Order: sequence, then structure tokens, then C-alpha cells
Amino acid sequence: MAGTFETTAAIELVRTRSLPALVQEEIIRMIREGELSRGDKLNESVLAATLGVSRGPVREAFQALVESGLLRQEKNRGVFVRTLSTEEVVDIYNVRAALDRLVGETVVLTVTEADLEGLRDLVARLDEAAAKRNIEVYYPLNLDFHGRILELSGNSRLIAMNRRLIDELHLCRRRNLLEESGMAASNEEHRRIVDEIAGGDPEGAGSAMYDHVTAALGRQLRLIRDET
Amino acid sequence: MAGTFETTAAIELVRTRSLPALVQEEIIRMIREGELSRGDKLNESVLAATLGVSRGPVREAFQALVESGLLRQEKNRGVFVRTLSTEEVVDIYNVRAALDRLVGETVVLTVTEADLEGLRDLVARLDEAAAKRNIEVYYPLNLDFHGRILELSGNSRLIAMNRRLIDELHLCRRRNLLEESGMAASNEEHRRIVDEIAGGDPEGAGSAMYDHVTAALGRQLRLIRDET
DNA sequence: AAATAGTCAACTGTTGACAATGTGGGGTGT
DNA sequence: ACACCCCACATTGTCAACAGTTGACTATTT
Repeated sequence: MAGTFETTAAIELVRTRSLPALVQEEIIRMIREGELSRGDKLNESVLAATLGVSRGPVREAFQALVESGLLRQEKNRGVFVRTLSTEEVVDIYNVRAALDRLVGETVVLTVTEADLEGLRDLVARLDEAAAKRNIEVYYPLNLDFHGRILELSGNSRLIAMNRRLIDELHLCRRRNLLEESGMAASNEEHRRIVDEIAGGDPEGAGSAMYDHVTAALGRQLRLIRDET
Repeated sequence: MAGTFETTAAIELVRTRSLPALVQEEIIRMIREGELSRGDKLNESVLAATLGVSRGPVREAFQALVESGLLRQEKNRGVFVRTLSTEEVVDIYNVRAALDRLVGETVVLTVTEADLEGLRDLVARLDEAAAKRNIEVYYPLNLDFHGRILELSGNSRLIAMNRRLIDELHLCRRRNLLEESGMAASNEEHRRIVDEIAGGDPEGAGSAMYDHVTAALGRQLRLIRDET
């Protein structure tokens, strides 16, 4: 049969994806890509019309995103993209540091040589991007690097929580926040992380992850301070 | 004016509480109190009728609870109270251990003598409950003990995430799960936590918290194994 | 001119109705 | 007796309309 593959794929899509879930993904994408920034108001009717659905699914997506912390709701006034105070940014980075320490400790126990090879390859490509001062390449590679290590942990809750925190950090972080020196320093830490994981010592790998997040917080805070 | 106080309170209630939020709280309560157990199906119409609202707010509450992990959604079939596999329970405890280590490390830096006095008082009351093998008293005191330390951390994200994990653990944990020996052992660990916090060493306090959660996981796993 | 009351449009909160999907039971053919 | 198909019922997904609230603009008063 022609088109069988596409058909089954379409069926799977319709079977699993509901409108609220799709709306939710779209809003997250808009935040990640910067189409929505902190403090922006989301208008139910306008968003519904834009996406071609009614207000019901949009409202359901809002509730999920409020629960996950990406949106803030004021009764009878609407939902807004959350704004993070400096204190909250520090809080989030600290939590991420604690979670990533666990990621490092866990990954060491199950990592394979093939996994390590993949990570080393990513570090090499990050090096290249850093050398060219190309943030547009560096940034998604960086997300990929952390995402892959996270997956290797195999801990579903750890993965979910870390992803949510990363989404939240998109509220205050722009792609251009890492200037050149930051990229180089950051990738040196990546290299250390891979080495420590390869070394097989859980505490060492955990520390490497922890220190990396802490250093990233330092870089972020310096930028926030410079901004003002 | 007579009734001014009640009126302003009522205004504040209407101003802040929306139906979805109230429905959400009610469902969480039902899970915590055991009226809903893992795997149970939640019927939109029935729940809406019971609570005297329409299906809209109920569906919005569902989405928030799905996002927080308490409910699971199957398209066109309904939402169900999540069931946790043993692997997921282990995952959650591991994440909690990592978070609580951070709690311990953080609390040391800001704790006051008055805070410590409050914690010591709680440990004493927990001792009493443990001696009497009274789980009905021990259990809420235990929640209170951990809740207070958590608050002392002052990290809003840490507090929110920890609370959500505790809610999730209610999915598999019943009040009677801690038998007598467990209570005594658990409270010895509480005492060590307070001592380490009072000692002023972040790493020590972090370890005490971490070890307590790990030990709790051990007790939980033993019970799961005995159950089968 | 400033302050306050009144009015109105835009938006959110909630509801009931309609469409689509899944489920279980009865009947039919082998 | 067993398997299969079809239909009626229950439940979820989606939508459009109604009700209440908010914030801004206007008009009136001092």
C-alpha cells in the first residue's frame, strides 16, 4: 500500500497528541525561541484564533504551564510569562547543581564506551563553535550535551525535573548571553565532566557536574550585574 | 461595622481562588487521604457533579495534575491516578535525597538557635510517638519536621519540587507503612540531622539529610518486597 | 484644573451543547 | 460453542455562547 507509513504515523499522532498538549508545546517553543519574553501577557482568544482552536484547549494548556512554573496567573486578569528575580535565578541554579551532581554520580555507574565517544565528539564540536565564537551553533550543542548526559542517568524524574528547570531558565537567558570567554571556559568544564565520568569515580563526576552549574551561575550573575 | 472581618476574608477568597485551583486541591487531598488510590479512574462528569461545577474547571485541574505527575492521561479514555513502579519509587527517592542534601547544606548557613529549638522539640515529640508506636501521631509530625527544615532553606524552587515529590510518594505510601522499628530508626536519623545542622558543617548536614532519605528508601523497599 | 462617578469595551471564568471516540452487549453465521 | 460484527451507550474532546470582572475613557462636579 502506498502511504501506509505516513498513515500509521498520522494515526499515532492523532491517537496521542491532544490539542492542549500541542498548544502547550507551542507556548514552550515560543518562550524558548524568544517570541515570548518575561512579563508578556498571553491573550486566550488571540492565541486560540492564531492556533485555530477554541479557548478550552488553550486554557487547559495554561493550567499545565502555570503548574510547571513557566506562566503566572492573576485571576480575572490573565496569564503572563513569568519573570524571575535574581534570587529565583540563584535558587534554580542551586537546585540544578544539586540535581546534576546526582546525574554525574548516577551516569558513572552505567555509562558505556560508546556513550563516552558520543560525548567526546560533542565536546570537540563545541570547541569548534567556541573557537569561531559562533553562539548560534554553540548554544544548541550545549543543550544537546547536557540533554544526553541527563538521558544516560536513566532516572525519569531527574530527567523531567531537569528539563523543566532548563525551560524555566530560558525565561531569563538569551542565546547571546554567553560571550566568547564564557564559551571557552564552559567547554573546558564540559571536558572535565567527560573525563571524570570516564574515570569511573561517582563523587568526581558529581563534583564536575556540580561545579559546572555553579560556574554557569557565576557567569550568569556577572551578566545580570553588567546589564544593569 | 459588624462582619467586616468576615467580609474582607470572603472577598480575598473570591479574589484569589478559582474553581480549577479548588478542584485541584480537592483531588490532591483525596489522594493524600487515600480516597483515591493508584490506578483509579477519575470520571469528569461524576467529579464535576460531585463538586457542583461544570466539566471545564475539572479538565483544567486535570491538566495541572497531569503536569505535576499525580495523574496520567490516556487520550479519549480518561485520566487515572498514577501508579508508581518500583523503579520510579527508587528514582523519586534518589532525587529527593539529592534535593535534601542541598537542603541540609543550605539550612546550616542561615539557621537560628530558635529554629533549632523548634526542631529539637519536634524530635522529642516524635520520640514520644515512636515509643507509643502511634503512627497516627508520628506520621504528621514527621511531615512537619521535614517541612520545617525545607522552609528554612528559603529556596522557593527547592520547596516546590520537594513538596511535589512528597505528594507523589503518597501514591505508594500508606500511613501504616512505617512499622515500629522503622519509627525508632527514622527518628534517630532525625536527631542526627538536627545535631549536624547545629554543628554548622554544611557537608555534614547535607550527608545527614541524604542518608536519611536513602535509609527511608531502604525501609520502603523492604516493605514493598514483604508485600509481594 | 483636579478629582470623582459613570460608562463601556475587552477579557477572563464558567457553562451547556455538540462531535468524536471507546466500550460492552446482543445477535448472527460458522 | 465460538468468533465476529454491528449497534447503542457512556465518556471524553471541542466549541460557542453567556456571565462577571477589570481597566480605561468620558463626563460631571467642585
